[in-house]
Amino acid sequence: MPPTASTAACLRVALPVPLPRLFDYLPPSGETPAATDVGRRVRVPFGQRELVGVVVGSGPAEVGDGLRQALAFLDPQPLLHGELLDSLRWLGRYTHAPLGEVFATALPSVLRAGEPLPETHAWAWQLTEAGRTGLAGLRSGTRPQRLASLLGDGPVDEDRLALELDEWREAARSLLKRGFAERVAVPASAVAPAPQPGPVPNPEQEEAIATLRAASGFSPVLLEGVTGSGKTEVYLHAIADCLARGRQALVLVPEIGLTPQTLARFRARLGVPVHALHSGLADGERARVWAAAWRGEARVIVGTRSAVFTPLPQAGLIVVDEEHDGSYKQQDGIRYHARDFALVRGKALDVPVLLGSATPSLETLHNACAGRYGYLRLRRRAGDARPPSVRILDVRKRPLQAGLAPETLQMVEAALKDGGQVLVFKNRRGYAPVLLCHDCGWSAHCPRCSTEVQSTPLTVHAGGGRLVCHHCGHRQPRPLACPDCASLALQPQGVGTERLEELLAERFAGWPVLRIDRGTTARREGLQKLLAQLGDRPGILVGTQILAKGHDLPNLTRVVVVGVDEGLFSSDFRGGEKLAQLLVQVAGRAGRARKPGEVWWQTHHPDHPLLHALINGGYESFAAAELVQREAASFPPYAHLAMLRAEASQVEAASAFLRAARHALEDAACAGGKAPEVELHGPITAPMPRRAGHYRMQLLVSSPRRGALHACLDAALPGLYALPEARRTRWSLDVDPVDLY
DNA sequence: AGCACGCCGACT
DNA sequence: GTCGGCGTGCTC
Repeated sequence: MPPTASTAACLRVALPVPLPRLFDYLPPSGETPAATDVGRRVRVPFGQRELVGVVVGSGPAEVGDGLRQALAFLDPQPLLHGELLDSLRWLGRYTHAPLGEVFATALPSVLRAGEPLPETHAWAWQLTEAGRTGLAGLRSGTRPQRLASLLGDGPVDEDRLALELDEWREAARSLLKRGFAERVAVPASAVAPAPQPGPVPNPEQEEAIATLRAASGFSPVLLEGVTGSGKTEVYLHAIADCLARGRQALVLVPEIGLTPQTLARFRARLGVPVHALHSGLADGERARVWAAAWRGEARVIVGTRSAVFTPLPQAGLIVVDEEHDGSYKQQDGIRYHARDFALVRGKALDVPVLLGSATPSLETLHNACAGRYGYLRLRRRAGDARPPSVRILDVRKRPLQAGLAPETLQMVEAALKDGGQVLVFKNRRGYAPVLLCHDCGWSAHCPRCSTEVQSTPLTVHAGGGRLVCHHCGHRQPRPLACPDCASLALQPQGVGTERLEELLAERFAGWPVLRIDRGTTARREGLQKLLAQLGDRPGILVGTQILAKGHDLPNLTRVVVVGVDEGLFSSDFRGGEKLAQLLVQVAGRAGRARKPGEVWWQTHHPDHPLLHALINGGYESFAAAELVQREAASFPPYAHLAMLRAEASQVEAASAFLRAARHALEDAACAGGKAPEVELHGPITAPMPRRAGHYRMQLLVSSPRRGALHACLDAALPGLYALPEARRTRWSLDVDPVDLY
């Protein structure tokens, strides 16, 4: 039956607003709603402003009178369709987030703002007529001449030029100025560097490659391989196979794993352009890569967390490198987990998903052991590299200098004299984590993150001259005298990377000491440059997390972990897992070449079971023990969690909201008269009760059955938006929280 | 989230 | 006398 005036057909639109519903609009003038509109962006009036939304359906209007008209379609055909649209709908249901916000998170900002899907072409250089004739006149051996001869056989794209010739841009500019060469647009897919052969895979790698080659359709596979065992080689073969079948490959890497070296290696080996997607990219560039993937032109996309939203019309493979890495979980807005969403997409796309790690998350390990995932292992290090030996150094009763035992300092000295490099690892930035008054006990705390009951200390920075809060960024000059008793006996307590650097630089004056943390290397390239400067010369690296992975340091022979104890007694249920992963990853830095590596863990708890499990049985043995504990305590992967958080300038506002939420969730859990399968813990004050001036509370929802948890959330959540208490608090739901903070 | 409307304090 | 504080309400 054709639509009549009384039941005017309208567009159902998802808008980027935190409201749990869709909005109906009359179609733009001259348009009739059709099923084929689903996935097209529309510009619509919304209150006093205009928004860009995505059509998710059409039908008779549910709102009687106040229906407004959409202004215009922004896409000639659906931008979101097929598998990606289905998967994003799933993500909306799973995270219990408004669909419009999910779309806004998935789309590059340029597209979110309503710009048309950008043109996608690569740039190439070619000789002009003048260049062809003038070629002979160029002085041979110079860069412009070498570039000109490269271009002799026709246009060459910029990716390939970067591989073939250092400083090619300068040479190109010089040719351009003389009118010898010009820059031309070519289709991205036309660009094809010649693939280079890699090393011959060892038998373990060969077996993994063969297994993946045999996989068809959706098959999740855990590739567990110690550092240096050549996981990347396996990825490269799997991607090459995928390309040979004419399919696209998506590779996810952690934030700090996407180095120019990684990209260069992929580019050199695969023989197709490799598109990078990361936070350092300009908005326009990000949108272009997205568009190239959307059109099927981009064949290999390597990117960080948000690259999981790349459209893959001809998908063949998804790789998640370092799948255990915490940076895959988005911690604000739509709190998705890129690894988990990659699995959902892999299933919908019916392609293999390869999860790689030296230290798999317990969730993934659990799934692999239960037979739900394929399980491939690489136990041997490439070449003749030996695994590092690990030693526990009991520092009880030892005189410590900047947290370092005398034995440690001797070891550092010996390693340096032996021509090796040493990594001193401490997961604490700054000079000292606390500034204490020795006379009255006062200590500096953050005015915006402390309460009467709980104080958050300020970290001493800049050689001891400044105080910084690591939670909210608050900074102030270090006081000269104690504000409470006016004493001048203010002492930095504890050890951070700056203090370690100070001590080591003084003690080992003849050797370079490089501090590497978020303070010294703001930019991605900064780290590369620093490490390049050091080269293979003997020296000391002092650093945090950043140094735990990536970056081959062939001459690194010794690793000292200074702050083991801080991780041993974490209140978070994932604390042990994170520490074990960190210790194994950091140890992996040592001894990657011929020289054997040695790792020292300084601790006051030399008998701690976690350390012994790691030393005696490796990560595998630790994981087995930890899984037993998780099961006993009903924590993931044996239970499913959702965390409801509330933040407000008044404690009472946050607490009132969560009490009301608890009632709503209790009602939802008991609906149907069955025994509730959902447990509620809280509301309680968050482990960090105040942050940046806001009081924080939380309510944990858990269930042994995922279905029961989601049914309860589904039933209760719409009501939470409507709660009067919701107005005076900022609240959020985090399904599968990675930590309970 | 934004944006408007609405009712109470220190300022050109 | 106004500018502006943020409480409350609404967005097809």
